[in-house]
Amino acid sequence: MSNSSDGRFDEMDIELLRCVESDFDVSLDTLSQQLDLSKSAVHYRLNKLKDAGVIRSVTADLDPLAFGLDMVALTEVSVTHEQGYSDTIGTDLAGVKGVEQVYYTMGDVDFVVVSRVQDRSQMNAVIEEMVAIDGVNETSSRFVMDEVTSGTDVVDNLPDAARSKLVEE
Amino acid sequence: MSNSSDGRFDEMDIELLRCVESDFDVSLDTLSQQLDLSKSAVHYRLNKLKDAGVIRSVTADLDPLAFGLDMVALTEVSVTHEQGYSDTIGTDLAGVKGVEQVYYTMGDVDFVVVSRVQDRSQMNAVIEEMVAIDGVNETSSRFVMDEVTSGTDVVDNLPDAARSKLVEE
DNA sequence: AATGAAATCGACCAGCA
DNA sequence: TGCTGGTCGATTTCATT
Repeated sequence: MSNSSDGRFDEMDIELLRCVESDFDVSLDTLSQQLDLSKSAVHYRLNKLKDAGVIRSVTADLDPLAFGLDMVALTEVSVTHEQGYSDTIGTDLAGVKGVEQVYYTMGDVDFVVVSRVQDRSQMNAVIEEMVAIDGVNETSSRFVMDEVTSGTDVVDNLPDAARSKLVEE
Repeated sequence: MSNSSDGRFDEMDIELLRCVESDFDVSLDTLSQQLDLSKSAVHYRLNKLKDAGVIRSVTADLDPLAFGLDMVALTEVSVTHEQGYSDTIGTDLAGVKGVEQVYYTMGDVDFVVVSRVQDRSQMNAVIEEMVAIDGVNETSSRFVMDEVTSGTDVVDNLPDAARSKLVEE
């Protein structure tokens, strides 16, 4: 319904998206100056990109450290291989408070879970809750010493080959 | 300078943050109605939270699928254990276009890298670029079949214990 | 820390290339 | 379809409590 890998953009769209992806708190004036486009045109394009689902939402980026969430762990979760379970286990894992992201992978280990909490006791609680999920077999966790979040910014992070595939010539 | 794990919030702050974290595209009217607070007060609190660095930025959430970025991989990277290198290797890995996130962990494997691209050839390019980084020893990649992003939303995702530590009684 | 009034900015409409 | 210009309503700012 919203998927569109073949949705084409022009250079202006890409530039606009790059701007608002890193900071939506700029005024239309600023954008129209940077892009050499009228305010109305910028507004028009933004609305189109929202309607198309390219811009999913506008959100406040909160600093986890401001909440004391400075402990991150990666947990590898293997499950008992009974068909159909995997789908629900994934959402169950994601439903655990403190779990940030769940990757379902091919390989020996079935899930990789990223969780972020304040201290060890909370981390223990998270892991215990994961183990308690029906179908979860074994878990193995590693603490994250440091993380480099290069890019939640999709546009800035596009490989060159990807970028050229998107812009109409 | 901006870190503050002991910065305290009240219930109103938490509620406000929960709202704007999931959607900043709401009007002040809506917020002030939901929170039973005057528009100006909402605005005042938002500014305070921005200045305090709790709200790091306001950004447009783009859908990677709209750019054809539907291939995700987790790559475990082990490095030659020479002191000091690790820091720069992390940022080098994060600098590779297509790499979304880098976790530096304790354990046999030193880094876990999340990358997102359009197709296999781009994935190959990403991995080759990682291998070429000075100090990188070995890599092992797994494709992600599915991902459940439960919470980039920090507030919604707080463990109960974490929440009670933040709100002043 | 919260309020209300004044200046500023963004959203929408009708028309045009 | 993509853009322009102008109007109205909303938001930001500031002086005041």
